[in-house]
Amino acid sequence: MPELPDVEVFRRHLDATSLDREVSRAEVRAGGELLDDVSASTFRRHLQGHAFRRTHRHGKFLLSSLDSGEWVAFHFGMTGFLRALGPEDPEPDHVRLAFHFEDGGRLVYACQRKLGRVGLAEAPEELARERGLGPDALALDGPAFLERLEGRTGRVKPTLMNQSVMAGVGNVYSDEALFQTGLHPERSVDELAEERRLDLQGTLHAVLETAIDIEVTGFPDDWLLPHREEGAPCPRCGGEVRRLRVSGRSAYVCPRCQPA
DNA sequence: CTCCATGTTTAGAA
DNA sequence: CTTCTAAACATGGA
Repeated sequence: MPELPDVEVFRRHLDATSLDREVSRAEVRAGGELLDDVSASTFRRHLQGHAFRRTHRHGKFLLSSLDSGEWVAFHFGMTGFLRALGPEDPEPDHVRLAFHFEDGGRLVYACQRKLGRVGLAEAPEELARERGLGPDALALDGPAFLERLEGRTGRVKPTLMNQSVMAGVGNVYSDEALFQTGLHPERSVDELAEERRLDLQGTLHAVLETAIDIEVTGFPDDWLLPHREEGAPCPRCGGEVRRLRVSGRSAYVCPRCQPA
């Protein structure tokens, strides 16, 4: 479920399990659709005999430096995830990459739908520049958030999800932040007063932090997320949750808590 | 069979 | 230039 909080949880998992262990073999099981701008042999050559050194996250990208000097950049599409396995652990379905360690354990990258991409990068800043990513959403404080929204005229939900405005917010967490701020997703950014924008920033920040703290499981029952379904009762007012189409995606709202 | 799903990219319209 | 829409990409679950 990879938006910013999910990717941050993957990053911590990689840190806790896979740093400074020599990759004895890098297995590329997928065809050309997975590796981004790098051949399987080049990718293997940069990984094999090397180790993950330190990780960084920018938006929905997870990067790790290697002692070969390169960085690996993981993007998870809609269904990707990373998991470290012990020698005896069963493998999940749809494994596309496996980084084998000498003790028989391995770090696997799995992706059911083939929308994820993995590649090499010079550095995190370089990747962000190439991809045109805005600052990481969690790195924005109030004034920086205002600066990113300055002059924008689009609707608030697509703006939050625009990776060049800020990186990391997707469909689910934009819905959650807007719900908790009491903002309708189709409100135009330019009609929001400064206090409203700051409120949104504070709420978004808290939502992302909380989701990471609970490792994206067991969400508070007064959040929209566990009730993100057409006709479900709103956890705050008891009204009915509705599904709208906003920029081609489903947006869930409580019309009473989030007036248009 | 139909519709839906946490993402990105592209083309074209306004 | 910005913004919006639709379609495409792959696959599986309801």
